[in-house]
Amino acid sequence: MNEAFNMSNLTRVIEQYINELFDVGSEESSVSLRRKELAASFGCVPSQINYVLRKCFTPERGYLVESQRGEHGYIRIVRLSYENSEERLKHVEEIVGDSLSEQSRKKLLVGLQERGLINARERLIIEVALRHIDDLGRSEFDLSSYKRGAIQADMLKRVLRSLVLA
Amino acid sequence: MNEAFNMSNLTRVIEQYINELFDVGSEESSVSLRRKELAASFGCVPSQINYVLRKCFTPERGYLVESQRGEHGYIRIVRLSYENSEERLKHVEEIVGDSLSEQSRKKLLVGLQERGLINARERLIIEVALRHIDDLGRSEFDLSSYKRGAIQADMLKRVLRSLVLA
DNA sequence: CCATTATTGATTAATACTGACCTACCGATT
DNA sequence: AATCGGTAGGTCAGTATTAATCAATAATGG
Repeated sequence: MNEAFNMSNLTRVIEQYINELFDVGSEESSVSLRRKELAASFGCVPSQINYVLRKCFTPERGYLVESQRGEHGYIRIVRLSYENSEERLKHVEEIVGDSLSEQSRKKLLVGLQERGLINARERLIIEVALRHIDDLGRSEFDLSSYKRGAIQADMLKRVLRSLVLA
Repeated sequence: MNEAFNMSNLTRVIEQYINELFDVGSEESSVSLRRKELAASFGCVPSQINYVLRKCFTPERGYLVESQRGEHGYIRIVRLSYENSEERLKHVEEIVGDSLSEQSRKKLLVGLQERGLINARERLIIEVALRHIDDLGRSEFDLSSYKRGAIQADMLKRVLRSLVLA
């Protein structure tokens, strides 16, 4: 596919434009926009910007979005991680697998911490979240052990993908 | 960092001015002001000060406001500190409440970060985890919006408790 | 041809102020 | 002591400005 000629996709154009606003090289950076102005400069309606944000700048991709309405309103996008390389991502997915047992969960998190991918506090957060899902799945929805593990695996993958894995 | 373009916001300017009045070092401190004088020095109407107080110096953010009318009137802003982490935890759990909407979730996490209880990365992890629970509850278990919010509130409280006590 | 994705426009909601009017407190005068 | 005027802060509703949401439609890709 030749990307260059396919410029009729507004969403991608806007996404790319925003991406270019970020500092290259800096770990954590943010950009601020005015929705109305941005929309005007692309000749589209303002809600198009929301669509782009919802689709492209999600926490799952390592972005946080804050906004303010009214006078001096703005939209701020914080980038916490770069897009991860496919290989790296695949690696993580392989490691996590389809379903986490209580044992493998612990081992995995310890391993992630040892490799410096997460720190102790982050591991704590993740562990508490996973355990909460597990508890809930058992006590409230009567899910099988495998199913609960699968849900946890999904969540863990989603969290890890959102973090910097490099 | 693209912080640049929006600093003509009166509310923020006043907020920042007041913040600078607090002692940097001391745990619990307070400042006193005259509404009229402050308003005059910023060239706005006095009720603007009330607006700033109502919006920025809330109990949610860890402040109490006292005042006195009449001659020798004043406004005093107290910045709360907590004896122990249990107290702080209780305060935060009250704020989280029983059920989170998408909006309140966002606001809450921003607030927690502002108050230094979590950092941006931790916020990202938590947001992804909460979103995952929300998605799952909707697409797989067909839960009501309130129920999904309640589950998220529970999880958030659990995570926060683990952080505070860590 | 169908399902998903993209785009639009109308409606709703939040925010930042302003200004008019209200309430509380003080202290002096009666 | 009761009253009254002056000096603060409080409240509320209105206005302007911005972003968010949502439902409908169009376009795209498989």
